Amino acid sequence: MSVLIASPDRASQSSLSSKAYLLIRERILRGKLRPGEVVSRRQLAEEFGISLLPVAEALKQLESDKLVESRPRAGTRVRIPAPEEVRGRCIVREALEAQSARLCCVHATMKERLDLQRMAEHLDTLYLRFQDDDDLELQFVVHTQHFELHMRIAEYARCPELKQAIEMNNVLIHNWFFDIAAERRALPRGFHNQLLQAVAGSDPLAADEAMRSHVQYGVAETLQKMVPSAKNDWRLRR
Amino acid sequence: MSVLIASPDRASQSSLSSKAYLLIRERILRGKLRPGEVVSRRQLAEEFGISLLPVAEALKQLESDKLVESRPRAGTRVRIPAPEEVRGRCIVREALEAQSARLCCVHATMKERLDLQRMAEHLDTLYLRFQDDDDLELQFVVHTQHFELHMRIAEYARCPELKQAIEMNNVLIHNWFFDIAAERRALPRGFHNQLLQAVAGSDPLAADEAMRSHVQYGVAETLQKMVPSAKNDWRLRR
DNA sequence: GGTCTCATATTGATATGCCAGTATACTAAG
DNA sequence: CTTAGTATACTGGCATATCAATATGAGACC
Repeated sequence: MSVLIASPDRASQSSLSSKAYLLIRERILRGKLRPGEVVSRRQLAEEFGISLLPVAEALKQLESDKLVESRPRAGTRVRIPAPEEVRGRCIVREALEAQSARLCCVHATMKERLDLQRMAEHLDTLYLRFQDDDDLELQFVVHTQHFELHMRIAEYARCPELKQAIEMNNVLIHNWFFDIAAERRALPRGFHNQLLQAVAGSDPLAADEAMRSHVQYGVAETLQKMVPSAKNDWRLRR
Repeated sequence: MSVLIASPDRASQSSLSSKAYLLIRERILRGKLRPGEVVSRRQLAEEFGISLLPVAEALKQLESDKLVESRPRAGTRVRIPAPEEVRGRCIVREALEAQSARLCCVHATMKERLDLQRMAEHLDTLYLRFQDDDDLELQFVVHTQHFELHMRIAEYARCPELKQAIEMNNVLIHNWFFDIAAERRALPRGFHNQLLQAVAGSDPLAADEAMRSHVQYGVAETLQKMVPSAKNDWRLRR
């Protein structure tokens, strides 16, 4: 899998700026570019073998995606999300994924429901396995699988706009999630299995509530672990 | 009010591309640029007295906002949303605004609740007044007031990210809303008043449900009025 | 009259060069 | 050793020029 997360609709474009956008985006999402790290247009342009302009446009897009931040004539760097912003993103995520669960509960076929339940069971066994392991690569795999389960639910909700909104929102908490996943406490047994019992059921309201609990789980304590770094005032300075 | 809807965070920027972005965006939202109308980078650049590059960057942003669409070496035009896409946007809107209603129900102060109820009553009287009137300017005022009521609820929900998501999503159905508002049937008496009775109440779940009904009201029939134009295949052609 | 061909004007995409402002390393004074 | 001042390298923003692909119209042909 070369591209971690498919971009909204830019994959079909073949312009240089689109390619640069995808390349830089994947570097950030893969953690190859850490939050707070500065990115240079000229360095990237030379590295990709293209001009400055496509790189500049790509960075502008990433800035509107809230993945990087730049100040005029000062530089561009990977954005460090503030704790209160992550809290806000989780609230938005709760709203979108609860709706996704409702619609999936209504529109998914029987085969798709079985598919989801199978994925959930697989995920739960994965969580059990790496409970006392600190293999970073396995962490990444589990995290990706978790992401894919949620996106599959959104897929079966039969609403492309909702799916895209969920995807864009979740990308913004991806870095943070990846960072603190290692010190996350063990999940309850059958955590995702329980969720999908509701989502694959017949009651949309129950699916809504189950997804809300699932998304909210562990948000509060992990937010406390996010100490606001002093470097965050970079964008505030004149 | 010069700017119809405040842009996410681009208002603070003072670059030429940001100014062009805001200018073009307002023209679209005000209806000065109709859906389907072609926009020329060179014409806009000459009109604003700037170079092509800032205009091109602004149009790229608007394209990622889904407000315009462009094909390489063919042109750029104001996007015509497909009916199924509007349906999807309404689903996303339902999810976000239901969450907004929940949080407003929990976090709003007593003064803010009274403020919202006053706005709702004012809006209901406005709807009554123009029931048998076809003044376009009044239509626009009512539409703007309606928009502001929803944004005020989001404001009192105490979650900037949620408010911003609602704003961005609602912009995408703005044009469509403005177009068919004229032929919309009369609303039930005290339509918004009822909504705010729930939102200003003490039960978040009731507020959630009330907002869902409010958003869904009249969507189905208005979607039927949207005949898919043959011009919509513009972006599909090779 | 209808259809096809082709030349031309126009479009978006990109490259290049320059500018004003900022960060930073270096220097010198305390 | 610390700190204030300064020079230089580097940054992002913008203007101009050019390119390849497309739309569009006139004209030729059936």
